[in-house]
Amino acid sequence: MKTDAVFKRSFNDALDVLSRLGDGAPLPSEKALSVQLRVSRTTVRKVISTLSARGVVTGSGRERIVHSARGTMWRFPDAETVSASEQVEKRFMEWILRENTRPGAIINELELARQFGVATTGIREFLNRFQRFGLIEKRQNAGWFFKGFTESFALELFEIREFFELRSAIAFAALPAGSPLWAQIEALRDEHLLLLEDIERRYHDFSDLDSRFHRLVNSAAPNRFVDIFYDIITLIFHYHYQWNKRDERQRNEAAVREHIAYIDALLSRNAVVVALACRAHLESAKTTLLRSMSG
Amino acid sequence: MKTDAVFKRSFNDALDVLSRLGDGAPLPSEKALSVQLRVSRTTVRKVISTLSARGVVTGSGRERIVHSARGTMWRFPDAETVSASEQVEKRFMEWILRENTRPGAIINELELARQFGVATTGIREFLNRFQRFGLIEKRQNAGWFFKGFTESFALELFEIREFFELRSAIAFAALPAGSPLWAQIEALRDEHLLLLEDIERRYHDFSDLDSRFHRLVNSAAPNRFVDIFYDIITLIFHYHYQWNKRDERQRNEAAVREHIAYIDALLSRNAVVVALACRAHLESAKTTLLRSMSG
DNA sequence: GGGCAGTTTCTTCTCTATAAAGGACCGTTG
DNA sequence: CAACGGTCCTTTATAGAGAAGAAACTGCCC
Repeated sequence: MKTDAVFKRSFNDALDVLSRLGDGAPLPSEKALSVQLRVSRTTVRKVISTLSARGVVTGSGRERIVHSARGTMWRFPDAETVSASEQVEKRFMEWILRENTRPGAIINELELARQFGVATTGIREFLNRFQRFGLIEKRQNAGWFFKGFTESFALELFEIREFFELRSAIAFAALPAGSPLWAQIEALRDEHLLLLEDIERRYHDFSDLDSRFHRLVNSAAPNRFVDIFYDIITLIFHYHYQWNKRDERQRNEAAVREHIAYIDALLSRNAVVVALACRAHLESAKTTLLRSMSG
Repeated sequence: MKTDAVFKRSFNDALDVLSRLGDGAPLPSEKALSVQLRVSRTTVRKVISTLSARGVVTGSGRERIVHSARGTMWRFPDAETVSASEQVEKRFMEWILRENTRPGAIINELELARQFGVATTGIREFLNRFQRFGLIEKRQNAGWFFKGFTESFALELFEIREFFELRSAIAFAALPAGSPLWAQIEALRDEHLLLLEDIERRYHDFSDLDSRFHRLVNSAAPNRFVDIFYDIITLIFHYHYQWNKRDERQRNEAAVREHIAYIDALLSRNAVVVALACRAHLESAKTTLLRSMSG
């Protein structure tokens, strides 16, 4: 049976919306809420009827009143607000990146399903999607083969990454002066400066900024295969660094400075300068990843 | 329920093996057959017992005799020897490449399942795997979006292909004189010459040679992401040209000549010459693809 | 008559079930 | 004692079912 994670997440989100509206306010229309919560009206109606049952909303039809003071406290646990497939992704990444799963290990769908508490279908579906990241290989009628999150994986990843990033950066530098991307990259530069000022406290915010920066660079010359490749980078880095916090502040601070140098290079519109800054940044990202893997 | 396509394919293959052994020969051991047919002993045993039931094999245990003269004629129809997932792949490719499915079309799992005569699970599994080819996109809880086999798809594909192929070709040319790949590429050159001599009749054989050639070039500097990308090329070309036979002979003959020039360039070990030959080949491959798409 | 809630229909997500295929173990035989 | 076939258990591939969620339809009301 499908889980009701969408409903539970929407319910929690709705509580936030209502508390911002304040006590006694009229409830927005179902349509308005469905737009705001980004779910269908069907789900919104289910949320409203649950809210009504708990007394957080009273009235009926078009005459509904918010009582955010009452029982706004209780929420669904976060664990129940993520769909089964997202759970599988998280647990699987944990399994290969944290638990030092050996290269060459055979992956057993049934065993993983039991371990993760989901049906085998969920595991199969995930593995099929995950295949494209080059960490596992399918053996027809005989399970999956884990190739290993190894040094050679990282080296191959960075070889391609350098190709793609350099290509996009050169294309970016060659953008006409009127391109809206120039304003965006300047804005991103400011965000980097702001982050740097408060790096002691906000160093976790780098990961998001990093992903946005590289995707902006890529958007100078859109190519779906480059985007697909960046999904790998994003996923690997997201999970790997989530569990490898060593030197996180210094690491991120250095990367922010490299980004700024890289952005300045782009703004100079000089291809040679761009290539230098880009390579320098990727080289240090590679070194950082390799070091964190061996440790 | 799982289909028994593996069994049926193995049964047909076994008939070929037996007819080569000739009448009255002793049946090879189960282990030997399982290696030869590339299936498990379990399947081999099922094949043998079916052969026995039909009288093509007599005796029992280690004392079995082949009677290839008897009833060797009957085989399982080819359609029953392909697994459900392979059927889905074929039907789906047909659907998007031949039936001119529109860019922007919404893909409905249930409808495809009915149309293809398989369960929705099979469709979902295929779509999840197929996602990496950049032709479809998933909308959470709301089906799939077909981006279209369009000109921009082809252009993006070839942009990356040129990057990768050039990289591998340069690496190939830089291989040490002692590398076994030199002998392999010379052998492949001879195969090209042979094909060219008989091109009028054998022009269909090019597709396989093409794939082997490019994979050999890539093997000079192995990178799993390059390999993954080549899966896309192989799949797209395989199906697209299977249904676009126009000018096939001329097209393939030209490509064979380009390959030979490209191989000669590699053998010269001069990076500039290699880059020229490589680019020339890819440029004409791109032109050919684009022309066949618009027509 | 445009926006709204009530109703209905259709699709996706996820689980369970089961036959097919893989593979380990074991006693036998040449 | 190595290779073989018989037996049995495990795992994968596929069908099928049903709840959750999306979206279209309908009539009401200001």
